[in-house]
Amino acid sequence: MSDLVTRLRRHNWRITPQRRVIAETLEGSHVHFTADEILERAVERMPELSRATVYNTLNEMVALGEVLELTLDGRSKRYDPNADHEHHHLICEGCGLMKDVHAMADPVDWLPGDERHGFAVTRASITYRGLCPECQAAQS
Amino acid sequence: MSDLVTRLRRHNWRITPQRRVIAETLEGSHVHFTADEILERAVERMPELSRATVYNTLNEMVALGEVLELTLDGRSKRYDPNADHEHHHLICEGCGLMKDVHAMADPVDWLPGDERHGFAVTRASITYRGLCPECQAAQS
DNA sequence: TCCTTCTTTAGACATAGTCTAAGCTAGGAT
DNA sequence: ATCCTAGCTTAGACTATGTCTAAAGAAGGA
Ligand SMILES: [Mn+2]
Ligand SMILES: [Mn+2]
Ligand SMILES: [Zn+2]
Ligand SMILES: [Zn+2]
Repeated sequence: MSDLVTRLRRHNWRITPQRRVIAETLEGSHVHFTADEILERAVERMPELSRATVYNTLNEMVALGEVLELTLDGRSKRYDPNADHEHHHLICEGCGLMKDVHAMADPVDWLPGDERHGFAVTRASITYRGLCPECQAAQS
Repeated sequence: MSDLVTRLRRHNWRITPQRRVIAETLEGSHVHFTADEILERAVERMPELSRATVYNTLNEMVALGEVLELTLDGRSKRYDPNADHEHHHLICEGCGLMKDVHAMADPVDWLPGDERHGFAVTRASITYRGLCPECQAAQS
């Protein structure tokens, strides 16, 4: 897996100290952080880092196509550094736990031509929902 | 199509004049309105209707399972009265146009057991993205 | 060094949604 | 019919998330 900073550099995008800290914070963990969670953690390494820079940087990384923006609930957006590996998400309706998953088929292939309304369909993402093991146990 | 008010009544849910106007506004159109779009239109029939009641009522209809809450972008939630017909959504990345679509298979079946992380997976929704005919024309 | 461009920053602003406290309504009990 | 209670509605304050602005701060080429 070519790391995020390397991928970003290919876009002739200046890797400032702030941008490096943000990218490394984003990639360092395997969860899907919100902007404020990234700020919270990045600030431990760079105390003067501002909220505006975190938002600006995340938006730029999304525009470059190197980070995915997930809007799975109506709360904060979440950022996913794993943009170079096609995958979907499985979310627990009890506690919000989120897992990356891989489906056996490309959902675009399962959309018949007469359901496309003339669109040029380029991609599809699946959101699976259910209960995680702990929330199942808590419920019964 | 058993209408939304009828479905709501089955839950022993009081159909007040406000709730009726909101439900009928939601169902009357085939687009997916935001809360404020519903307020805007419902107020034409009931000028004293408040924003809080629109939000309260939509949340209750979602909790009853009779309306779907869609969070497809990071902006406002959208509400879909068509909760009794399984379907997915196709969105134009140019203009935001949204269409209901029906896939040929249930995506839950495409998720292998070893990708379920012990979850009890209950449902899945697909978001298709692409360009609508008009945005394709505008681009070329 | 000087100049230009890009980046960062604090804080103001915008928007979407929730909460609160008070008043209102509907319907059952008397 | 009147009273009572539970639930509903309301305006507006409040919260959370994200964007914008204007000024100051790098960076790098001439
Ligand atoms: Mn992911
Ligand atoms: Mn729909
Ligand atoms: Zn859970
Ligand atoms: Zn379009």
